[in-house]
Amino acid sequence: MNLFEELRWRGMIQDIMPGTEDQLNREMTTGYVGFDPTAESLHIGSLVPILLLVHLQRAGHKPIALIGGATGMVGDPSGKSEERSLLDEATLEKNIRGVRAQLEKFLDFSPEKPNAAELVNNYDWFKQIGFIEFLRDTGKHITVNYMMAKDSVKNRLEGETGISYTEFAYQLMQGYDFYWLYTHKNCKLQMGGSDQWGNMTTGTELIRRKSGGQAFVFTTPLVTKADGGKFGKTESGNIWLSAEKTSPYQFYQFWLNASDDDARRWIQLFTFLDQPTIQQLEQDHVKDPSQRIVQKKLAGCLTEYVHGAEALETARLTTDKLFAQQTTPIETLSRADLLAIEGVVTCTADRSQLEQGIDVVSFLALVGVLPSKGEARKLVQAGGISINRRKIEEIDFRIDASLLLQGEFILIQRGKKTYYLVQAR
RNA sequence: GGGCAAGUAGCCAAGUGGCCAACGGCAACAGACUGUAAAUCUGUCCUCUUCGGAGUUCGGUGGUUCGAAUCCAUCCUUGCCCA
Repeated sequence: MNLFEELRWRGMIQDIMPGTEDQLNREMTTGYVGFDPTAESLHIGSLVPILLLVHLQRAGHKPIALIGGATGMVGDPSGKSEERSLLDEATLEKNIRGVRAQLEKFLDFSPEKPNAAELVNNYDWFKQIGFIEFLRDTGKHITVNYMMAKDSVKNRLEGETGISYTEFAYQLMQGYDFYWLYTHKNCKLQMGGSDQWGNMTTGTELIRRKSGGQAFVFTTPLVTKADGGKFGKTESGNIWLSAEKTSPYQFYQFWLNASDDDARRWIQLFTFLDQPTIQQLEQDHVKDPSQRIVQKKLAGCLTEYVHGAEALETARLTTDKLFAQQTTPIETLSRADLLAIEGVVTCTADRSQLEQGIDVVSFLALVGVLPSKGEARKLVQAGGISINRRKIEEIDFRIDASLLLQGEFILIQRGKKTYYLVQAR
């Protein structure tokens, strides 16, 4: 199976410029994907572009990951209904370092390989270009008419927020990136999410007009959820690739919680499992859906890929403790077990207060599980709070020292999946 | 600089003197049902609350009025048109 057949069945191709496949079949081709340093970590939305580079490299081509140090200072209007706020330089600097470190984990940079990956920062070439120079050498080649026809621009022109000149010019910068990589690195391919199509074709246009060369692009569909919700978001926010921002346990849980429909599509998209293996998994899944075989495989593969085998092991153990053994008495968990539970918010409570006893509502607010007594009361009334795995039914339930596990902890559940471990001090 | 239009809760969006903490939708949170799914149904959804209420909101400020998201003045922001 060649690269495109592979990407096609995985559902990674949305639009493709004619001739792209021929180019990749003809010779070792250098291709790039751009990453915006909008945060100090990438989140799982960037996983697909990363995987594109990995697939490219596996197929023997040369991947370049571009960090938008310069473009990040301007802001891409694509998919945004409002003007973006600009990042200050210190933040940007920090973000670039974080993103760089993450990308290095996924690609093979070994210099002895002919198709070793490369990492570039577009600030390195933009910093020496003056405004006048840019207008004369680049702006001259692209008409405003052409730029305005792009959906990202058109939507904003027709909308009521308008678009600043800065964001309007963004596509020229991205186009110039491609041109620069084309001339300096012989890079003939750009990949990205489907929202980038307009920006990407500005690049091929610029290459054609400025140097008469031909370059290619293709895009991947945006990752969606079957229920129409945003991909990669949970109640606690984005799912990040960095273990500091999203613990491996939470990361594992995110994939494990995928709906059947999503899991099926995502396992093709995000793992390297081959077609027969995935078909087999799906068949097994249908036999006994409650085992959630596809979800487990998906979560397992990805957690291992992103965080490593050890972190996966821990995440699985935690999952077992919190979910699989729901029926085993909480008292059997050891002190070490409780402390090892990962992805659980820990907080402390005053021991003397516990010895006196306190009502649940005040306790929840005091300890910080909920921001106020009013909210605590509402949730308890709605049946959303369990303590030591026992659902609290009475609003005036009293918390005292007798509830302490191992003499020092109380395990609180908010809803089904959010855990808090309160330690008495 | 001139003319016109708009600014309401996380988002979209109704409301044009009291019945307004403000219709409705989306998102979100919790419950039931389940498989830690999906779909469906129910509750919550400005803040605090001893659940009786209390307090602060409708771009900002000042005013009219017993009473304003609603009327007036002024300023700010945005869009469109003209110069």
